[in-house]
Amino acid sequence: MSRPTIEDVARIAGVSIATVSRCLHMPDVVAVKTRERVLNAVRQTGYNLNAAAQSLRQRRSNTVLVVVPDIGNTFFSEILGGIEAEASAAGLTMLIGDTGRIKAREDAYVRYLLNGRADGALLLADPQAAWFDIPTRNAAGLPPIVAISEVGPDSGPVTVSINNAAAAAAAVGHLIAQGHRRIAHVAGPASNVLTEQRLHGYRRALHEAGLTPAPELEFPGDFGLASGRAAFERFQAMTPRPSALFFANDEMAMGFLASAYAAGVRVPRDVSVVGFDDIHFAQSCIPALTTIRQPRAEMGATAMRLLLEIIGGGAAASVQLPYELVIRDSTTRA
Amino acid sequence: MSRPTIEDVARIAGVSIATVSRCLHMPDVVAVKTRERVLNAVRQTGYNLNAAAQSLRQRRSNTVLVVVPDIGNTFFSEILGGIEAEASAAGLTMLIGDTGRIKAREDAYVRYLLNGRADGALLLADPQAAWFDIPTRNAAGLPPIVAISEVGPDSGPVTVSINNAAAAAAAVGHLIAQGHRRIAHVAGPASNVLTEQRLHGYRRALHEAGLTPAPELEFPGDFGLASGRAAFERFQAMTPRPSALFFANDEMAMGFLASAYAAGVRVPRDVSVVGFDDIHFAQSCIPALTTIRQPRAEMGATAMRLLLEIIGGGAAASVQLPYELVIRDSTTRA
DNA sequence: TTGTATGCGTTATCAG
DNA sequence: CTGATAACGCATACAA
Repeated sequence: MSRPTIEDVARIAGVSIATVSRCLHMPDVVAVKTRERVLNAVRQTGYNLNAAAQSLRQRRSNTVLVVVPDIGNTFFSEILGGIEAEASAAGLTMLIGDTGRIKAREDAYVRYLLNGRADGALLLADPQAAWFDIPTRNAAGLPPIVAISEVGPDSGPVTVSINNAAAAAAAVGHLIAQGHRRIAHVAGPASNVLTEQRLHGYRRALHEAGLTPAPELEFPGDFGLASGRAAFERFQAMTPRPSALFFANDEMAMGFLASAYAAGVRVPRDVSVVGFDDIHFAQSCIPALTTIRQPRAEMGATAMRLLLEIIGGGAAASVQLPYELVIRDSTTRA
Repeated sequence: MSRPTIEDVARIAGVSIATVSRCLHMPDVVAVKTRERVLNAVRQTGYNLNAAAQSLRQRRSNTVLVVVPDIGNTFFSEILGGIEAEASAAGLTMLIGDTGRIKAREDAYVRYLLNGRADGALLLADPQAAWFDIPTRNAAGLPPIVAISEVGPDSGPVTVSINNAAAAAAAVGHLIAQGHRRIAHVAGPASNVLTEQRLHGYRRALHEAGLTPAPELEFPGDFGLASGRAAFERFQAMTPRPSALFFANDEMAMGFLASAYAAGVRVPRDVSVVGFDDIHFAQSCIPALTTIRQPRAEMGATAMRLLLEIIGGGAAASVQLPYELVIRDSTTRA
């Protein structure tokens, strides 16, 4: 038994397929009596529209693809919430593709978009080269893309982000204002745009305070719990120790907190800690984490609006949204 | 300028569209020279297959839909990893739909599947009524579904899960073995299948140890951080206090830990804590959380395999996988 | 090894 | 208000 088609419905209702289609899309244009007959036939057959046929005919899929580098990173979920809200308001279905930062998977989603399965894409990561071939404008009839959060200075597409360097500088500035002078930075993975921008902000804040950035105060990291723990080992082996650390993200800060606690090093009494992102668990860290909050839902919503604008044939320019320094219990006067 | 079609490519290469199609799908059946001409034309035009047309013709989409109740819950990410691995090995693209536990959104994904945009679906939640209309078997040509993790006793579809009641009993059994007698349970949201099953296991373990479950030891919760904090308030107000708590998930346990720390109540010295799920951050809690680990990647992979089996026209039966009690630092002798 | 022709299930145009 | 009918872009059976 195969799927019922519009023709099956038409036959049973005793009308033409055109009428069935109209019943489904412009009900008020068809006579009440006919409509009823048709809808009954629909129920009776268990008919469902064939999306492939519809897409082929209408030349659009009513779908947006959201490409995420790592779905396990809680940072993304609120962004997704913002996107979903706007998308469904516009009658689009939001689908998520998880690349796991693996090139082959990323390519699969590029192809997905190129094949016309989505009307546009939102990238929650710095777009790899593969995406760059896709023009921002509707030129060549290709689906447009908008990038969120991790964007370089000259990313091709329209982007939505915060000023990462300024935010990092604000975080470090907070530590400096509290009297800290020996401040370390645990960076993100090399070659990541965010890593660069936040490192840059860290250095700038030191400079502006008349402090000299020292290589030994710049710890390597990869945004994972483990590199936070590694940072603690390195911290503990130093003399003199930094009196504060600024982490390029919250997860690493959490790894540090766990190791510090286990080793009897108290935060913030012995050392102050600042994270970045304000992920869900930042509020329930021990101690609650001082961090930079990005307006995640708003970023997602804004990006989706820009994408819709472009899909609709309009133009759209990149947007930078405000961040916020959230002061909790992990920082204190030096 | 519209998307180039297979016809454009054919014209430029000076061949028929059939040959172009063959070049793309069965390259070795076409003469090397012709193939080269065609591939050049493809590059020159920037041609991409139209997925809608292909789907329509082939009657399948090469896509699996994974429906998640809450993408922000880190519990799901590893499951997704397991699914993705199997899916891409089978040449399918995995797409994620996030319902946010909202009915309208869930319906949207049901429709998505019914419309033939995916060849099958994996549900990471107890299927709502809407899904039940979809037969497990390929009857009526409807895409099959497999449910993971949150499944009731008589869920219609094929399922993959652990024995939640037994796992909960094991967790509580561990506390009992350590000499705890007054053990509280913080439950999940009402009407959730997991809530029921874990509560049931908790009670059973008490019974088996000759202890009597008491209503005042069964705290309400909703799987969120806040209800963990609320549980602490309730805990602190009790006399006598429980000497241990078993939480229906890790996130609530983490909320409790944060509140306890802030109030100077030490874990596990003053009270033992056990969670459920072994989410990513459980290892970096303070103290590291004793919990139940579900074989998440394996669950995802297994479910995907079952789904492929069913899509392929085969039969498949539900599977129950082993769990593991992970003992860390949040529990100790009473 | 290549070309021709048919149909996949819809929507939209145009008559009636 | 309703019905015929022509695309939409591709894969494949059949011919050559």
